Amino acid sequence: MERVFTIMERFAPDAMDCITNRYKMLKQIMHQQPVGRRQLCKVLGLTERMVRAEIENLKSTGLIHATTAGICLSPAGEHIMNEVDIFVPFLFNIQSLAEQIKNRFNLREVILVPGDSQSDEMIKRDLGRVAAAYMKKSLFPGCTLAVTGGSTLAEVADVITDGIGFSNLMVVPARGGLGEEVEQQAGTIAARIAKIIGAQYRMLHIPDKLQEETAQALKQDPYIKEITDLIKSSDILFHGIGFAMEMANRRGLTAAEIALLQAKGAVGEAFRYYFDEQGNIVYEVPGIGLELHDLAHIQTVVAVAGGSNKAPAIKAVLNGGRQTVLITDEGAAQAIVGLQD
Amino acid sequence: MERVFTIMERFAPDAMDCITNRYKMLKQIMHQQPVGRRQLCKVLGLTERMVRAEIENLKSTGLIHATTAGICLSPAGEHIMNEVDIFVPFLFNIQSLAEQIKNRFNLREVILVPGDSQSDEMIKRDLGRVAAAYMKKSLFPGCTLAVTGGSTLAEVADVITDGIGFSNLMVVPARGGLGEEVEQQAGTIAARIAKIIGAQYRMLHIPDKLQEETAQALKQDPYIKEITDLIKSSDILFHGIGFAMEMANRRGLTAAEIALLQAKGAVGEAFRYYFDEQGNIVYEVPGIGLELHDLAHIQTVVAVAGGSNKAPAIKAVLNGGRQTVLITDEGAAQAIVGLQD
DNA sequence: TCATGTTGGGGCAAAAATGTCCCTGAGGGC
DNA sequence: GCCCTCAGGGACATTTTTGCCCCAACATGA
Repeated sequence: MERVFTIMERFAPDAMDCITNRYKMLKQIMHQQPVGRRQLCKVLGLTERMVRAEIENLKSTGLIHATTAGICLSPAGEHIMNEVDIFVPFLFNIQSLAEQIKNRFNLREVILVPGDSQSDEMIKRDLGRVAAAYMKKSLFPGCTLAVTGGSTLAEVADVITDGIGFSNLMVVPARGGLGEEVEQQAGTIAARIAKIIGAQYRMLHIPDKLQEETAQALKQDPYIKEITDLIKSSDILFHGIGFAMEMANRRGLTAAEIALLQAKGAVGEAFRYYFDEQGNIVYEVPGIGLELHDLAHIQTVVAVAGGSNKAPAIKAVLNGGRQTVLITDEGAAQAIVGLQD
Repeated sequence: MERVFTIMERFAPDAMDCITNRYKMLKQIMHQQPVGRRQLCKVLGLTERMVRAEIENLKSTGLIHATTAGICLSPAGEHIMNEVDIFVPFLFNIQSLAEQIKNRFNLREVILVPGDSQSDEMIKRDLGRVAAAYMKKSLFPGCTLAVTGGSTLAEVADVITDGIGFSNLMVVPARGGLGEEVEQQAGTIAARIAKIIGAQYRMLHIPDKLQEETAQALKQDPYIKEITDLIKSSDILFHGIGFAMEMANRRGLTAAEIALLQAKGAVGEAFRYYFDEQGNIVYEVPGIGLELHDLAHIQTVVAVAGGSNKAPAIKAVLNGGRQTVLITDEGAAQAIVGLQD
């Protein structure tokens, strides 16, 4: 039963939106009838015309009934609401999950893909698709988009399609990002996305892990400075989230560094910063590119990560409070709210 | 499970249409991939643009994949079709029912309301609403609409709403139709409908059951002739269907007549004609108004009747083959196909 | 009784969708 | 090699939907 809605959500999300909208509206009417159109707009966060269109629709099917005092449920409407209420919990657990997470971490938006990428590879694809769609929606003429590396962002690059409509875009890697498979390096991903959406791009072929002095020296180089300035002035950042230890190993941190991370309780990693459970930054990999204080100037910081197993890492990074948007899957979301604080 | 779709169909028919359309399309693609857009139009009976919009939609969600050879299902599309196929029989049994009945009785259109008006009073209301919507859709400027009496048509008059957009319409009773509650007389219903949709109307205050000689005499009257001519030139007829014996009793037929009906195996009644199981007319109540041979000139003859108990009567009348459209409920439809020939 | 706030509905320009063409190019039969 | 058919995608007029503001009517409370 629950499964039906999960499948439906993937099969025809628009139809499900239509159903949930209608339900919300009828429920609202049921609760505060007789109620006016504008009231409903405010409560439901829809435009007046949308509400109006829906009202006309419902009126023609006889579920509601408009009087001069406002809109009321007709007997048929009440009857059907009783029936729909039977399976509505299944319909809404996803949406309410998103709401919970949004409020808890003070995010501008939370997008949930039904399913769990841990157990179903298809969901990972879905996540990428949804993130790609959101990415395209976020772009605006003249903007600069920064991306990190990682398998999730690589997935986004795999599934993104062209068709933006304007072309003065720039895609950059958030940081250097060598040191892993070339397919998953930030620069490679930036380039792939840029090519598909018809944007310019810059790469930064610098190892991400540097000695502090080397980094300082490189930062003086005019060419590198130009690119880092560009990166630091990004308007949008899309980043993945990883487990601290896993990333530390993959990036070849020294035993001393890893010991430090463990001592400080690092759980999550994002854009080369390591976060403990409370969201404190316990370690930063020296390098060139986006730095933490730059994030404050970026309008849209989107974290993309899924899978119920990744929940602790996602939660740790979210606790850091640098994101405005989270795109994840139902499994991860459920696990995140399930973790005690 | 099945119940969910039945409820959904009543709650958000548009969303369900969207889902079924999408399913049909994906199924078609699956079967004859790679397939072209225009092919799909022909097979699915949709306009090119609709198919195209849907294709763009599916492409953006990554369920299909367009090549120069045509459209193919993507792996994700195949995957989801396998999942959807699990519950699709539930989704389509209504539609396939409608299809069956349409073909069997050679009708132009069959509209099914989910549910059974016998067991749920609400469905009767739904049936009326759907019939009312169809009625409004069928009207055209300058047309004449004929209606019969009966509780079903009374229901239609109850739920019809205004908003036709043109006003040179005429509504007439198909036949006289005194002899039952005034609320359910054809003339009353014609008048009510006319008033709501802003049409003109004529009534025919003549007992429906007449001696043959009296009827002949009345037919000569100029005023009555004018009205009957109008009735006979109707463009659209909406009629109910009743059980032969029940109607015979209600209309006060004589014991001899009733005996005749029984002897001839009358089952169904519509517009004062009595039909046996095979659809043969076994009796005609003499009267004034629409006669059988007039039906041939009427473009749209719509039978409206619901409830699984009424199935034998509906089937009998449909076997007569005078209808172009049937509006009924799922219960009746199921019972009709269940009856052996 | 009257002022005030809210209702549904009307109207209208802007935006989106739809219906209908056409075009180029790939592939298949001859 | 050539033609012919069918593919997807582009273009554009037309219709429908949307966003937004206004209005008379009704309800409500003073």
